[in-house]
Amino acid sequence: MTVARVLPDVTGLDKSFDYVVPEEMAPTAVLGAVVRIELSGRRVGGWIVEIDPSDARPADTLKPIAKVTGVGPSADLLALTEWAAVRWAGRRRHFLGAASPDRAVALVPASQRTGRVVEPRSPASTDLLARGGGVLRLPPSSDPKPAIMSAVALGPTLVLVPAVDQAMLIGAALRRAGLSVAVVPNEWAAAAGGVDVVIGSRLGAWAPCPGLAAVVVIDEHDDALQDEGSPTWHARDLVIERGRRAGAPVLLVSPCPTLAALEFGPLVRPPVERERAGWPIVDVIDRSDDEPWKRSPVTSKLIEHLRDHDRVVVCVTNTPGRARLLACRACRAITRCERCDAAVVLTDDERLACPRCEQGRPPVCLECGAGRFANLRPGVTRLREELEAAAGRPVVEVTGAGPERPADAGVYIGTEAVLHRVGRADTVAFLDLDRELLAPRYRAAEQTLALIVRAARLVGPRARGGRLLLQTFLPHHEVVQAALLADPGRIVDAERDQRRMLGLPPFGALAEIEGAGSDEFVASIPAVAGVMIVGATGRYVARADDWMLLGATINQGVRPPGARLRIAVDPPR
DNA sequence: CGGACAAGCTGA
DNA sequence: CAGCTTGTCCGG
Repeated sequence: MTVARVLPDVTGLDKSFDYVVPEEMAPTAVLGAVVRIELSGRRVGGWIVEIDPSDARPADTLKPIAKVTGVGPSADLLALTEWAAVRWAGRRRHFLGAASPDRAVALVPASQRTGRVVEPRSPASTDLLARGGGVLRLPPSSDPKPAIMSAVALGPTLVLVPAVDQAMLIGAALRRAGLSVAVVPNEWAAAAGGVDVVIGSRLGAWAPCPGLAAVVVIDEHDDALQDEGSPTWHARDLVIERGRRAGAPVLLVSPCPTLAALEFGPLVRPPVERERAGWPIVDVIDRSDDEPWKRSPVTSKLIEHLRDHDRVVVCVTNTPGRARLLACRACRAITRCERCDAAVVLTDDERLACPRCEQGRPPVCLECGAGRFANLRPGVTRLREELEAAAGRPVVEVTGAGPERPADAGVYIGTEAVLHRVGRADTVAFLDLDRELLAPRYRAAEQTLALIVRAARLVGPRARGGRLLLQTFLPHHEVVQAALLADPGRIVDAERDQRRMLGLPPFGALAEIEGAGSDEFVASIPAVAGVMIVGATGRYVARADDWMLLGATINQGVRPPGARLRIAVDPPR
């Protein structure tokens, strides 16, 4: 009699149970299989996480597995969920869900692998992959496909991109080149059967890829690769571990590689002139200059662009502290006061405050626990009118809550969401870059450069005549210089020294613990050498030298009943 | 998590 | 002491 240890898919129950495998289910009730079981009188889903465990109860005291629903994570991914649950101080169940198909897959189809080697490949990528992986720096306007094709020459390749539509686009192109491709999560089953390329967004890091020979992460710097909900796992860091375990080289591609990437492996970048050609022309507008418009972000240089009615101009502004109405980025719920239900505002120190009853709390969504918010009524309304007067043409306001495709216009203004919603531009102006540069987050420099890269893609390479206007009081800031000189490496040295000195990632491990119940939770974490937890009521920061020690320690905490904890390992903001 | 059951509170 | 609420434990 085979015994299967099953982890139920039930929140708040982090415990596994043993069941016998009925004879007829033996072929399908394998490691990782998605099953249904009877648990205290009700049918629940779960995963087989162990077969014939050595400490199993006697088979005659066990209930049988009720049903095998379908295929789940392979044995290697099953092991990886265990690692991830420590790395990001999360529940294993969360990752098992991520590594499972969203609809039941009863049967894995036959392999479609072609083993083809297609061109054009990138010699730099081929070289990096042969050296066991590393970082490839490509300017904002460049095609990532040759890097992928270099990887495919090694065998089945997993490709991650920040957004699903990008995955579909690149997937289609690779298919036209003659490769078999599975775009996940839609084509999970095909991926499990075996293809040349499995491609997807963040969740694709958990996709099946039998015979995994290489991993390519496109736009490694993009925050979309990290889950904003809890656990805050990062696809880049996950595939680095996955690749290491599989002996598959990992190639991280980005116009502005993060320090985390640069710590992972060697960097290869194109010759200076090639990289330069892939960046737009950057104008730095030094607002500390003495000009009559000094107090207004609508500078004379910007007005020149606004008045040129042949140019599509996108204005980016960020007004934290003046947000009137916020919605959760993850679940779209309007943020309200937990006491009096009034809409709460984001204060300058990144907390939520209720203007009615003065109640304050950490920036955590009460509905889903995510920590990022869309600005529904930023302070841009007045600015929009000012721009319209200066431009002499209509200006459209774009916010995170507005339509996916804003109305056609010649001038747009909005928070960083505007860079996601507008497809093309001739000028992108950052009205107040300093708000980004000086944001109280340890990754502010990297994140600002990432924002500039996104803008660079909207306007295209310098040969197309696209312009970026960076309005700043800090024209000598490394980020501004990096963009101006098309040399993202400029931010690295200073950043590395500072982070090393302060023990910040990737040179130290950092986690935030906040939300209702965090006081009790933190108190329940045993003292462990090398782990430090500091903070005050409702908001704590835990630090350690390495992630696994930090995660393992946090996971020893006991969640009090009714807690709404947010544990953010390597918090993105 | 959700059900079972035990212990505590209330009212006549 | 029935009838209800709240708390704690446990599931294979």
